[in-house]
Parts: sequence; C-alpha cells; structure tokens
Amino acid sequence: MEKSLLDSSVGYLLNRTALNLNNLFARRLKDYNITPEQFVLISRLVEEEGITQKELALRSEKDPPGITRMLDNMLAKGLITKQPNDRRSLAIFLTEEARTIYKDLLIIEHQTMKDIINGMTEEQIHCLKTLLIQIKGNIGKSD
Amino acid sequence: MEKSLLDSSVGYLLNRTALNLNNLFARRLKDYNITPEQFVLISRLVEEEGITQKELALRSEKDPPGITRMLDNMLAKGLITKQPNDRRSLAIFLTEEARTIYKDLLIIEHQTMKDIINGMTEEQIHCLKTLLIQIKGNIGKSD
DNA sequence: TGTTAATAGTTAACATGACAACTGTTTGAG
DNA sequence: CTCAAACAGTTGTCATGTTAACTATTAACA
Repeated sequence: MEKSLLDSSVGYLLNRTALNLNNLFARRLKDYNITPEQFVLISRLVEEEGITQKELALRSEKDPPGITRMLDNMLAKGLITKQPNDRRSLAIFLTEEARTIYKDLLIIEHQTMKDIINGMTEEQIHCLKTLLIQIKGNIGKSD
Repeated sequence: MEKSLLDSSVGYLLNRTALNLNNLFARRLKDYNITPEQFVLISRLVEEEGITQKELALRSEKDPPGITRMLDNMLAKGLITKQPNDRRSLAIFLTEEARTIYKDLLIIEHQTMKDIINGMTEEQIHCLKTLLIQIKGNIGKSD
C-alpha cells in the first residue's frame, strides 16, 4: 500500500506505537483488574509511600483531577488508603493487597517490555531512549 | 533526582512522549476547534474521500465505535457529510470548510513535527522511525 | 429460495487525558 | 491580627480508547 503523508509522520507513528503498547499491556493486566495507568501510580507509591496527591501527580506526570479520579477507583478496589495530613492534603498509602499483586504486575511489565524490544540490540534500545528523551525535551521547550 | 524503575522503562517513556506530543499538537489546533484525532480522520479523507466508516476505521487504526462518535462530533461541526451507499454502509465526505482549514492544519502539523525533531539528524530520525516500526511489529506479534 | 452467517453501524459502559471552575485550608504580607 | 494570595483537592465537561452487546442489512450456502 502506498504510504500516505500521515504514515510518514514521526508523530503519528509515535502515537500509534504508544497506543498499541498501552493496549497490549492493558490486556495482560486485565486478569488483575488493573489498568496501565493504575500500575504507574502503584509503582510510584512503592517508591515513595505516603506522599500527597499533588506529589503523586507530579511524579506520575498526571493532572490533579485525573489523580483524584484514579485514586477513587483504586480506593474502591481496595488498592490504596488515604490518610489526612492536615485538613487540606492527603497522604496516600498502598494496601497489602496492592503490594502483593505488584510483584506479579512487575513481572508482566518486564515481560511485556522484553517482548516489544525483541530483536533489538542494547545499542539500539539506548539510541531509542535517547531520541525519545530528546523529543520530550523539545516538546517541553515548545510549550 | 534518582531514576526509578519506571523511568528506565522504554514503554513508559514512549507513552509519556506520545501523550506530551498529542497534548502539544492539540493546543496548537485549539483555535481551529479540531482535535489531533479528528485531524487524522480529515487527513485520511483527503487521501480517499467517500470511503465507508469501516474503511476509515481500518486506515486510521481506530475502532468502529470510536469512528461513529468522532464522526458525530465532526458532523455537528460541519466538517463531514454522510451519504448512504446501501441501507447498511455510509460513504463519508469532507465539507468545503474541512478542506479549507485542512491546509492550515497541515502547516501546523508540519511545524510541530519540525519542532519536536529539532536538533536531530536525518539519520537519527530514520533510526527512530525504524525502531518504532520494529516495536509496533513486535507488539503485533505479541497479540 | 430460505435460513444462516457475515457485515456495518450504533449504543452503552468504563477508564483516562485535558481544562475550567470551585471549595476549603493554609500561609504570609502588611 | 487580618485579609488576600497561594495551595490541595474535587467536581463537571468534553473528547477519546476499548470492549461488549445490540440492530439492521446483506450475502451465501444448502
């Protein structure tokens, strides 16, 4: 099939690849009733438990409203708890259940990453990361 | 800041970069009241007008339900028209207005792509595309 | 030909991303 | 001390991605 203008766009390719990856990861997490985005929050909380929603938002590169909603979902599923710091901010903690399944989730994540970089050399992976970081930086400067 | 496991993940980096790019592009399109996803549909229709929603879905790598909703939005904004082929399938056409603004949108898209690959050599861009295509292929094989 | 299978589109439900506007709290300048 | 500005979260709105279930229509095979 003839390549269109769109198909030759780095942006379109980047976008589609990321969506496909997110979809693959989501399907593999489905048995755990966890979304890729929730996995990100759990990962951040494993690193630093008890941080506020604002901190969590910053470290996850997400908006505060999105964090509120996602934490609501995760609270309903028994993955996190909220403890008030003062009457304004909340400290977020993982439940034991979340910590337990996190081990499995991490294995799935590693396997998925391994699958998608199949056939690539270490140097190529490093190159890819470097270029993506550069693009991310360029986007930041274009804001 | 110390790098976390997450930050060293190609998948996370890919995902965040794509989201940031989508966001940047969305903001630049905002004056035209067009989303990046709608831009994709318009681009496909410029290439091949009169195709069915199913064809449009295939060529845009989107689900039929998503196409229905997006076309509803675009119909309401006067960007497309629907003509029945038979009592089951619909042919989609761009309005004159859509064709007119498409010229501007294309310029914005090109400028945005130029901005994000700033400082990269042709070879690096080619390398990036090749690796992304490889990852996309690996995802397909992992389905 | 007539019943069945495949097809095109839609609707509904759920989770997310981005934005705007809003509440309540804390802080800090005067 | 007071009052305004900064801050943390929340709610509401709109657009999208994904899946499942559903309607209507066309095609195809026995």
